[in-house]
Amino acid sequence: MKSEQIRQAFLSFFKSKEHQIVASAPMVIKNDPTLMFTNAGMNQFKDLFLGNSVIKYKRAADTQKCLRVSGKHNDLEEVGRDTYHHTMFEMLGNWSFGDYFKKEAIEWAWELLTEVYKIDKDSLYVSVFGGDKSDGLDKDMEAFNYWKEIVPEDQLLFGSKKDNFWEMGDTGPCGPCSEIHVDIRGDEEKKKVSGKELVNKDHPLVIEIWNLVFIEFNRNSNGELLALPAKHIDTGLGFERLCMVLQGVQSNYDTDIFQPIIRKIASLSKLTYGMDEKTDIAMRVIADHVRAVAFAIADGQLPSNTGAGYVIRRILRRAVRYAYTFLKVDEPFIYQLVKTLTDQMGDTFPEIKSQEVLIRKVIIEEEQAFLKTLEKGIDLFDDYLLERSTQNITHNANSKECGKMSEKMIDGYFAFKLLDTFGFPIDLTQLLAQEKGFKVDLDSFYKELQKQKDRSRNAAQKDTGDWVIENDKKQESEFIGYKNTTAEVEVVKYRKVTVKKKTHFEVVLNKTPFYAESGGQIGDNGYFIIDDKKIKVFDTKKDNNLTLHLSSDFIKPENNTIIATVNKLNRKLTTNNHSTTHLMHAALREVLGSHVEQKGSLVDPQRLRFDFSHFSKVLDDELLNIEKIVNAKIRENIETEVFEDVPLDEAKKMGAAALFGEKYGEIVRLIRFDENFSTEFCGGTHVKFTGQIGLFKITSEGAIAAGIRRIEAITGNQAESYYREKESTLAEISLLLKQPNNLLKSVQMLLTQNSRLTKQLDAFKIEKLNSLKEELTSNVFLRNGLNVICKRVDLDMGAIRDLSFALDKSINNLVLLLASENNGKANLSLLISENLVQEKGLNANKIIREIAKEIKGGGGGQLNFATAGGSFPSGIDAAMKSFKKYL
RNA sequence: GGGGGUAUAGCUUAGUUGGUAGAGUGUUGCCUUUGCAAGGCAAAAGUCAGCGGUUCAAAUCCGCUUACCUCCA
Repeated sequence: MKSEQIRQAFLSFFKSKEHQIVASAPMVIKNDPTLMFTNAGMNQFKDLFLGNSVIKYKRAADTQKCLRVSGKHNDLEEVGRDTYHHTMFEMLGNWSFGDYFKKEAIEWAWELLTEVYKIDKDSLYVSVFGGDKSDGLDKDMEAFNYWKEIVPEDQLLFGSKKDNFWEMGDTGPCGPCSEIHVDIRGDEEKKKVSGKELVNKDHPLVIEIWNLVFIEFNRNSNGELLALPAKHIDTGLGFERLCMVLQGVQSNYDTDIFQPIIRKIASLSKLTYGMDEKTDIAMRVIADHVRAVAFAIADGQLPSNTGAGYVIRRILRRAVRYAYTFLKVDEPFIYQLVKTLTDQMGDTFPEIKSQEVLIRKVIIEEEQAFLKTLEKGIDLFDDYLLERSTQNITHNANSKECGKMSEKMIDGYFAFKLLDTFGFPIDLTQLLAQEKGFKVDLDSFYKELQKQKDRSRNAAQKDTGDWVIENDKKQESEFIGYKNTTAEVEVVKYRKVTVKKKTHFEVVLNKTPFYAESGGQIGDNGYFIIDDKKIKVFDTKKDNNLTLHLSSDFIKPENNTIIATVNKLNRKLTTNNHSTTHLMHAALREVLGSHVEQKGSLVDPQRLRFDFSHFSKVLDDELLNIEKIVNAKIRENIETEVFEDVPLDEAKKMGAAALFGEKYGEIVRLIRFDENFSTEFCGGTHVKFTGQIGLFKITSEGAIAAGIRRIEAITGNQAESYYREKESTLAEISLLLKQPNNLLKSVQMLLTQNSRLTKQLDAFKIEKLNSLKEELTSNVFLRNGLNVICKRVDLDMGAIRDLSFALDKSINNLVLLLASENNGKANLSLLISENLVQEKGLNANKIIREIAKEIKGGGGGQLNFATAGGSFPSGIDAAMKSFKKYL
């Protein structure tokens, strides 16, 4: 069975059991502060389990792209070493939201595996939750009894809380689960040891493939379990592992999902897969990682140096490092795998096909950058060893008992520094060390790493209180802000949150005029009126479909109703900028081409920022053109058409382009400005007529990553004042130049004149310095065989220094004291020819300190050249007089 | 969000306890060569990221800002 058929069979099976087939959500998560990436199939249904959203269908099934690289589930370091861990994988899942429960979930899972996929019943094992005393939970006999009906009892086993009780996080929905494991060892192996004994023992051929979770509890912040009003089913069937089983191979990487990529890697590196353990691991790592990175980029997450983008960068770098170390590839080549990937998966996941060029470009750029870092790190490492060896030589000279052990040990602190500062991974440091016969002191390395982790954790500490429920009827707050900016509303719940000793409240309302940050548009601010008290709302955010109003304070209202009012001016400016973003997006596609895709946007009251895919600088005349089009559309005063509740399919027919990396529900909202110009999916707020925007001006254009450009622009009043400022600057310049007829020509003349004068001035300066030099030379007087100059000059300290060293070259046996006055302060500078310092023991440093007393100051320097400064310029003559005493 | 690091000539970079900012490469000019490749000599090229402080004196020490790199969350 081919992988595509396997995927399809799963979806068809559950469709026949009346499940709604839904699309995979993006891997990169927005609107959930607790999670960066989709790490399980259930993520996109989280708000259904939490009760934050209304349930639209009771049964669903899907295949979900997942990424496990950070947080609680982190498989990154395991990838490649074995044959079944991945960063990115597909999770097939079926779901029940308060509908069927354990019985059906168990029976269908068994039916699919044994009758559709025809897996040998004898090689399957099932684990059931074995109870936990601390939570007061008994064995899951309900599940056990259902399983007993269809599976021989000696293939059933009870598991611990760790393996068989699933929790979403520290708090939230949870419940017991049953895992289905499969034993794909050969018959001989099976005879020796029963598969049952190898379940959950990290055996590569006795593996979990399907986890059936029976969600029936909610864990609160005290750690208590409360029964949920509705029970849910949440299952996850690992697609890659399933393919391995059904294709009769013993490694996920031997399935038709990975083989084409591995073959490509082998041909590019001129090595063969399966010949050597180390190169095999490297090829698996690269094959896995290129998938993860390509899909992340397609979902709109570019590699960067913070947050989710940083995780993506790290994955890619891990691949580069394995290629560099084990495949001996020292130039970019991973980008060449993208084509293989898109050829193979482009049909199921169109997003990677349509963004192929961008993905390649981003990857090659990252590869180049990291190869440079690697080179630098290796240099540093070599320097360190060099230093170590010279230190050891001197050490040994002093003490012959210097231990050999410590000689061959690399300081863990240095290894940490390499990682921390230059991104040099520890295993690579170890590898380099090994080559030179050294070992890395891992204990002290991990100690340093732990210190850093503690620091970060303390800084990120957030103390979230339990919700105070005021009104349990409704959780999902309706947004009424398209029409209203103020409303009387009911409080649903609120809680107190403390971050870094600062406290604020998060308030959920039954309906709200406040727009929560999403789609690039920032959250509204404003205020609440609670029992005649005004309380500031400083931001509005989304958290799993809940709208959180962040307020500086909160008091429980008498009758549970409050008045919520949005800051109208800010909202209006933001709205103008948001509508303009749509106009600009359309104009960009018109001017640059349809390859322009939105990669991010930020809309606030001050400006709009728009990132999009495009592969070269946007030329000045193109920018001008875009400005012209947008301004024309503004002046057309187009009436905005808003289509609420449009079914997704119909929306696409209407010509609206969906953004990859955004999750849309079945019903969407469309915003249209002129049906032949701009139609976009959008939940944001928009103007009624484009004329309201007034004026549009691009303020900057630049690159933010390979293949991604950013344009920033302003509108309305901001744009007006921009032009006004330019105008007044011009007027002032014109005034300064006495209102010439041709301003440009006057400035050009000024510039040529200026450069001519500067050249002349330079010449004069040199001349002056030369004549000063001559004058000083003629002022030399002989005293005790010394050529002495003692003179007051009108120069700054830098010039005096240059002059002194110039004279030093032309006059022998020179003792030169120069004095000057700058900004009311006295300065002295003394130069003595090097030979005099040697032969006569003269000391400029000593002398200058003495004579500086006359100008009420101090000084110092070297033996041959010293300077002094003081606050008493009138003492200069006295200083010069006192100087002569030292000769 | 919290650490660590880097910023010096067009490019790559050295710069010791604070004391005259240097090299390689590229550029320009001259020389050598029939010509090319190349070689020799010379010159130009620096707001030492920005701002502030300490000091007689700051590329160097301290503080802040910006940009980039990097680790942790």
